[in-house]
Amino acid sequence: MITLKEIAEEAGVSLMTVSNVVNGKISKVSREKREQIYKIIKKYEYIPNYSARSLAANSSRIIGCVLLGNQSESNLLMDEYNARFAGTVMDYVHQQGYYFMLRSVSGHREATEFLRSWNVDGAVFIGMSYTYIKRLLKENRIPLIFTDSYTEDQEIPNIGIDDRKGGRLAAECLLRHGHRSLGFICYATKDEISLMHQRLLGYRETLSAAGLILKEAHIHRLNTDPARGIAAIADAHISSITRNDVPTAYFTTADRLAFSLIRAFYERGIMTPQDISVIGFDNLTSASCFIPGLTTIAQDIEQKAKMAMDALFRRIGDPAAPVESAMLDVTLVERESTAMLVMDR
Amino acid sequence: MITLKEIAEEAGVSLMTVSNVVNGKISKVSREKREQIYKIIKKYEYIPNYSARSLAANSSRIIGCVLLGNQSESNLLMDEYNARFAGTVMDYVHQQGYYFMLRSVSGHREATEFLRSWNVDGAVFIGMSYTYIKRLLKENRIPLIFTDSYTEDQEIPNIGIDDRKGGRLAAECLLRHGHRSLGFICYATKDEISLMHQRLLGYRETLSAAGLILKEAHIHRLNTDPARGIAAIADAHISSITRNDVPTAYFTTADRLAFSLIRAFYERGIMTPQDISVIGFDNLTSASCFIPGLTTIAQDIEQKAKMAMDALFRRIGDPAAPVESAMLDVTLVERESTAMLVMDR
DNA sequence: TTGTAAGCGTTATCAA
DNA sequence: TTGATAACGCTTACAA
Repeated sequence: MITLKEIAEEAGVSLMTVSNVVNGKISKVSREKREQIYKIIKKYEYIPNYSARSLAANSSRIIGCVLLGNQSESNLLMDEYNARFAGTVMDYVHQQGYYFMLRSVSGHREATEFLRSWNVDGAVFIGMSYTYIKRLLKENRIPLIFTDSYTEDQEIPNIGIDDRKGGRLAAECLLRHGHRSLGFICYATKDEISLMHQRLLGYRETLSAAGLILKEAHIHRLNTDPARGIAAIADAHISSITRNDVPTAYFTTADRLAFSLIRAFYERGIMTPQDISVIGFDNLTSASCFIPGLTTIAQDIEQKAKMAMDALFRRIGDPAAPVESAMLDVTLVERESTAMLVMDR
Repeated sequence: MITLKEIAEEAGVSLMTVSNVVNGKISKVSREKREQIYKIIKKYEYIPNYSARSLAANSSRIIGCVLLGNQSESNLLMDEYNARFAGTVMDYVHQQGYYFMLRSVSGHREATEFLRSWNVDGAVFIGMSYTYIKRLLKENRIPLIFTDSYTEDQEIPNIGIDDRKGGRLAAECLLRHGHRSLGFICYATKDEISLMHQRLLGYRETLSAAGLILKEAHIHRLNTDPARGIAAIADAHISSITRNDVPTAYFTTADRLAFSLIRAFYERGIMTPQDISVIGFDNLTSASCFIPGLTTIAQDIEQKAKMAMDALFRRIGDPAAPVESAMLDVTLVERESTAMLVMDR
């Protein structure tokens, strides 16, 4: 493990000359010394010590990617959304010559501790709540960027999507297909203002505008075990079917919920889309190969990650750069899981 | 950003006393000084600088997770296998009080550079080829653990699964269902010895034992664009159907290929399992909610990751510990995508 | 263009 | 039990 000092000795130059060569500051070194040093570097396969650099330069070239985990949940990367987002960030970071640390935390203290102990140069967050964000911004003086967070505060750098429009598009699609009794399924969240609420808001307001109301009994918030929750919904659906007070279509705020729901119905003899229509959210890779193809609200996860990183690196490059936020569009992708309502009961 | 030195000054003790308190070496510090120092640490929310520690102690507490990427491919975490493996490793590492760096590389040089520049304490690799592994072990003196690598060399620490048995189980299942003309679909690999070959080997030898041969024309190795490759296979299948020389069942070495294949057949009017049987590999989360439920060779990704980390940390804890390898079992999970062959043509 | 010196925040070592 | 001192490998700032 050769060091700058040793290279300097072998080359008969000062350590700084070598340092400049290593860091590509060629304007500061004469051609001949440069070439000579290159040779020695090559010969010994010199690799810089980044801890030392981080310490001396007060910049680590590490980008942190922080996921908020509800402790109970294990393996946040099991979620395709998180995995694709993190994977895109990793590639981006790496391409910029930075390093990528991934971390799941259960709160803002843990996140701050992580960022500070490694002297991280910037960080991107997935799914932080407003209170955490405020604290994180107060506790850290480095560029931070948040995603999918809802706040009233304009000063918070956030890259999100138009969740409300997503809810609207879903409702419009179902209304267009003649459905009048609709259901809504989402993961439970603790936050008052969250993307789930926005989606619900858009969904509900579109129904209202059509003179329909979304019944409280048709709104399901899934807690600990989504699979069990979905099964319960399907069971309840069946047992209510005779009462004629049952949705003919469901909007779920995640494709995975939609897959489970369609499957649960299938196992109970209810076919999608003949008997029930289902819309998902995200447009995951499997949405198109699922049978039936899943109608869903599509968002561009990779683009979101890239935009977040663009904004982050702009601020890393220029700390005086303004705080940036963006709201990306969502679109309806109609496949086969939604169909015209047939009145045959 | 308070430092040990500043805390020492405020407490009127030496820097080393504070350091010992921070590192829990309480046997070296008197109770009263300890308590006093704790207070100051709390008051200023002291957070250790890990770059400095890494430099001084020559141990970074970083664990690297290295993915081999075929440069062209982007976002390796899109693959559920990689994501789940990496996610499990992340949780494990974190639980041990270590930090997690994730990195995709295109070769051993890049990997070594990464490991050395951060002075990584240990690393786990996904999908390295034999030649890379040999070089990595030569170039790095830290504990490394490989997964799913095939080598003749016993000295290589590898955690894998019984891929050959996987192939055998798939073949047996299809034979049991009366199929006599079988197909095989996998991703192309450059390596001579790889898990794909093992699966093919187990598959083929089981057919041979039953007096059947796996025709070369029925073996498909997918290159750049799997989706397109799958479509081509389905098209070819259809156009060969009249010649009566077409598989009645396919074994694909990845669930995602199986999903695509089933979908491609579906779009062409060929139904699974009525017209064709399909077996996948991995037992991804969506295998059970797909319609039809996917018959597949199941492996325990999380367990594999945990075993790899157990072995890694044993060697980090004791560098003299022996090199460990393991081969985990696989099982057949029969769902709905395989059925008895019906002779109606 | 090159070199010198100080310092980044920590740990290891040894002496008190 | 405590403390002084020398590293660790590098960058910044400045002098030559």
